Amino acid sequence: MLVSQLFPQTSKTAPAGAESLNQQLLIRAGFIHQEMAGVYTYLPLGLKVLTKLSQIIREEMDRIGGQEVLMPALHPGENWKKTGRFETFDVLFKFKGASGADVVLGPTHEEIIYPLLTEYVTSYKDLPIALYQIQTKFRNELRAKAGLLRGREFLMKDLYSFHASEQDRDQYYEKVKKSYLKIFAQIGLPVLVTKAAGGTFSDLSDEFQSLTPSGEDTIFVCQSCQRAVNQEVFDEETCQQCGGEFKKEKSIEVGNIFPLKQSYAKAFGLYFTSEKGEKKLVSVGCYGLGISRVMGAIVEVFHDEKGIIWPEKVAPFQVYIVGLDLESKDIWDKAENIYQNLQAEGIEVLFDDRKSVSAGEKFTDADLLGIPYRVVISKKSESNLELKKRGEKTTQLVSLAELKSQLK
RNA sequence: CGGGGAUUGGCGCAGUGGUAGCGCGCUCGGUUUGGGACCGAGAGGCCGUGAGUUCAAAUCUCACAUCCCCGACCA
Repeated sequence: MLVSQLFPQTSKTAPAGAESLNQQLLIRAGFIHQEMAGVYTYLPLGLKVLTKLSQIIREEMDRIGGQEVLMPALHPGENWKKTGRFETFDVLFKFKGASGADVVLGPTHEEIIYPLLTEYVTSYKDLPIALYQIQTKFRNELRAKAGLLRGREFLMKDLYSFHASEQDRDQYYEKVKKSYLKIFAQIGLPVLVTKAAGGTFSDLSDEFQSLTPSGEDTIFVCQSCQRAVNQEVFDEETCQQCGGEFKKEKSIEVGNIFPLKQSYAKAFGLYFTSEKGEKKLVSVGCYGLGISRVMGAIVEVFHDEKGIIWPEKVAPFQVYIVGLDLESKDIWDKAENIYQNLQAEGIEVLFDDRKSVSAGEKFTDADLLGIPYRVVISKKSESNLELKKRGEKTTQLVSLAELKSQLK
């Protein structure tokens, strides 16, 4: 992609009111645009990040036997009345459909997936089943805030698993927990599995918390074994597991998994016939991961005073070519050639081909966008390339072949 | 939902009663090019919305809307 053609341009200033870091940097760098409180457009760079995050998650969900579906955002209010959450789920968007019936914008999908499963699950032979989706969720938060960290419309992966026994569900639950850790390791965002309350879903849950001062959750982290407990259920003098000391930390919840109560299965009549011919309730787990929130959390955790520092796996591009002295045909040809050459290798490259823009502005934009590798091509670099990693200070002179091997 | 703040060209801001200005960005011309260059010439605003006070309102009053912050709430 040529920077001269990339939509939109970067900005020196963030809009008034954009105070949180992820919001400021993502807006200034042109990843997102705010439409209203808690609602954003994802611009080309931002969508690339979301897509990469989604793909990492999708592959891992497939690996643990998840099958991808796409459920509706519009839900019959009727279903929400069956679970009682039409009244108790306080951030529910509700309105009337054309027939005058209550309609809900989905904040989560138990009310859709349970009735769906009742139509197909009748026998223990039909179980287990794991279905997931990557979809836009709606929650009418009383106070949307902190950029992508708490929105009213946001992208989320939700997985639901259905089992013939609680034991089977619990085994799968542990499997998902490990799978989540793999996902965050791939993304490059450190997280702590944290004991927490289950809200309207269950009695207990595990949260995946990423430590950052701008987080809105408070958790206690054991300083010797890293076991973490959310403040809402914290009740220990010293760590139950190792006796270590706890430290109070601020964090962002980027994922949350729940063994679901049986009340949902009862509400929708999700039964199956066991091997012994008994009618039994299906055991269910639900597993959420806030994709757009992860994007915000990454910016909160990985940035410096100049801009974002994307982990390589989720960066919108891998290489940012700063072309200087481009009015010289030799330099232009060289830069263009390297740009094409890297792209032919499947490497994602942003080429700053702007001729009327100063060197300083190109460096500043490169830092703001946070692309992992910056390559400078100019008269000064002669036959070599200047390579610098975002977030590091040292620059090295390399050949094209050396650059390629570093990128592999 | 309680409390506080904000709303003026695309963006950031100044402007306390006499019909609007600065910086950035943008356009044109020229000089520049290793950390957001410079000179010159331009374009661009029903001052959030509605009512009121006044000869006169961006400015004073009231209402509303929207955004942000703190708190409460929170899969």
